[in-house]
Amino acid sequence: MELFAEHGYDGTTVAEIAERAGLTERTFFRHFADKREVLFAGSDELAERVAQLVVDLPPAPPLAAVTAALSSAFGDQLDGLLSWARQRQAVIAANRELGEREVAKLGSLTAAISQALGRRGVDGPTARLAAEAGMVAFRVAFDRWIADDLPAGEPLGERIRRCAAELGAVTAGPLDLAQPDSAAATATSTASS
Amino acid sequence: MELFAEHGYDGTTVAEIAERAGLTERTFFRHFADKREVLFAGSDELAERVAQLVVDLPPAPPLAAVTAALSSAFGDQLDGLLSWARQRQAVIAANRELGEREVAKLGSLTAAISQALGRRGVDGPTARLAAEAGMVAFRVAFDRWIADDLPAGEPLGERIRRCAAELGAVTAGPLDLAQPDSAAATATSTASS
DNA sequence: GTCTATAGTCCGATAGAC
DNA sequence: GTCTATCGGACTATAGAC
Repeated sequence: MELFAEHGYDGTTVAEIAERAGLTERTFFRHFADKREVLFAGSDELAERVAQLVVDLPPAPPLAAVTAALSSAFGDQLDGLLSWARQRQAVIAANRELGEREVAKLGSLTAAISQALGRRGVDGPTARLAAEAGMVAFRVAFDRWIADDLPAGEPLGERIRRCAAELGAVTAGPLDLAQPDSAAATATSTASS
Repeated sequence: MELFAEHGYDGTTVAEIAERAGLTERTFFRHFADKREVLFAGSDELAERVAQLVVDLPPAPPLAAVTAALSSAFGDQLDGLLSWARQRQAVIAANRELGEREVAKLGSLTAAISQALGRRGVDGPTARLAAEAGMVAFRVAFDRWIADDLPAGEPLGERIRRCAAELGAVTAGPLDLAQPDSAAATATSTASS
């Protein structure tokens, strides 16, 4: 993080990171599969922990279990680390490959949660949708938490629950248009080359 | 796609792709920012098209507009290209970097949809959540469409609407646990090292 | 089109811990 | 003896600079 803050991610070579840590470049690659991974150390273990929380929770609707597990795993750990989280997010946002790695990690977490719901007896399709819905709430809540200018705003756990509630409101409405895509659909109904 | 099917993505060099196309390696990088992009050509234009559809639709609830636009843009174009889509997804699924690029592209599409909803007068937070919700429905529907063994199953557009409806059901329930994370939260309530 | 740097892999060698 | 962590060199492909 020191080197990234100084020269940026792209401007920092693996050799420099290794040297700062008192190691060689080759050793770095024994610990991290690629350069990006150094910013996501421990994410697999965290996903496992969230999954375990989902499994262990008392009976509840699927989405409630997901948001409770996410709040419990991230809310308590991250509140107090706001400035560190901001710094890390700034580095990630400034680099395309890092952003891609991050969404991929979030995807793995989604899959782990879906599987954990399955172990609670939730059927496959519902588990997938509840996991995706919970992760939408988490990502939106996290982004708001990072973006807030307030030094000590609403804690992350509260935000997650509120975002999940807002998501429920958005998905509650009817899905059919008054005149089902009359203009839009006919314009593309024939196969284009 | 021919070369990827023969030797796999990693086993195919940019030089080979360029040669097959009658070009040089450097010219390839003039058309595509990196090797991965060759599998996502036209995705930016497609995102723009979806956004335009969202803007142009008649008045409707935000999520209904999103699913209608996605169905209209992808449903008609992709049905009939199922085997091609399966081949492409197989290549992407077999390579980590390609999977990461794909989720990143889907993230860009989500942002474009959210912005388009803003131009319909939807407020920011609701736009984001409706875009995310619609994309969850799209991704789940797409995965089911690809995975189905049936040669001619339910068309993609129908699946999207059904997944959105299922998502509404999942997010409808109460969000609080009976005993708000009594066991799970207390175990991690103190700051861990 | 040429040149170059960096990421990442494969080979093997060494040394300490148990 | 086995496991694991370190290191070194040679090598290729991606990708950027010019």
